[in-house]
Amino acid sequence: METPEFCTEDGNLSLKLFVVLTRALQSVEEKVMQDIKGHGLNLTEFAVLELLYHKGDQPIQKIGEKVLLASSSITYVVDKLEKKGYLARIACPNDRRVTFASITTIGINLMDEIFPKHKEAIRQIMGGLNMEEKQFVIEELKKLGYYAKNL
Amino acid sequence: METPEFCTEDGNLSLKLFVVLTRALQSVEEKVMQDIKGHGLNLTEFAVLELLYHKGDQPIQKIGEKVLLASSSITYVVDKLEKKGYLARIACPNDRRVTFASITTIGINLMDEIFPKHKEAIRQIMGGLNMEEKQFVIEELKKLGYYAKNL
DNA sequence: TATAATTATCTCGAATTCGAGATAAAGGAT
DNA sequence: ATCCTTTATCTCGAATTCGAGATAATTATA
Repeated sequence: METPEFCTEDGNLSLKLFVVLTRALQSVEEKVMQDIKGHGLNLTEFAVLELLYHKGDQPIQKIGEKVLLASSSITYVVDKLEKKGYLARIACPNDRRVTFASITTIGINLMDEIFPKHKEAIRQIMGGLNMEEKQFVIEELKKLGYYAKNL
Repeated sequence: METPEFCTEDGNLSLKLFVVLTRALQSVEEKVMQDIKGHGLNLTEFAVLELLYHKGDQPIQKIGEKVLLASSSITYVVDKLEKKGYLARIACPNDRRVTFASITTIGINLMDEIFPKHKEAIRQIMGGLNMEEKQFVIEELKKLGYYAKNL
């Protein structure tokens, strides 16, 4: 099975893309984490709290689907946010298998305070590209991710 | 401190870029991991072994710098690769603080077999973009990552 | 030379994630 | 009504990563 020349080129380019993609996210994520850690949360906790803040109460399982975590991991994260007082578990009256996670007033107050800062922090972290470039990269990454996911 | 309108736009775009970047890498990484897991390694182990395979023996600390892992994590990964017989620790004769990690013949044989397959797998995973697009995204991600890292 | 600062590696415990399996409730089919 | 399948959550143990601190060797400084 011979590999044509253009495939080798494409292979090298793809390899490079994988490395660059990994490195770029690593750099970005580190800065984002610094921002969030300063508010006593980690990236996962923030993602869950942000989901409840913007989308309202969610069955625990739905959270897992949205933030791409296994159900066992969600239990862990929700436990931690509950202990910190930022969310509460609320039993579903219709379906007793289901537990809703619901952001508390304290949680809302926290997000009211930190979300605008978070958004601004990300805007600065992403400062390496102008708006047009961001728009373009977003489209390209969507294509890339969509294709890879459905392989 | 008022935030001008265009900054809000930029903020939303940046937020979206962060989400899309994260999702794209997640999709890609999952497929890459599937490929590598099939050969009895995980992503980190593969990265370390690949470094030694292509760049030769490395002081253990250098490995950490290259693959972006803490020294304690490197100890763990090197331990595992050593147990599997793919690398050996070799004391540095000049500086007795230093230990080199060196890929064994068995490790080389493994990489000879799986690296071409790995490269082809990544080429397929990255099939959502053509070569021109890949080249462009690489440049943009480099800018993005470089800027973020040096904030 | 003796001391201090630096460097490389390792040990240990905590945090985070996952997968497998347990439990319990709902829904569907006979 | 009973049994089977599906669904939602949780428990548990393993894997992986990190940070703090230990150890030991090297280098710089007084």
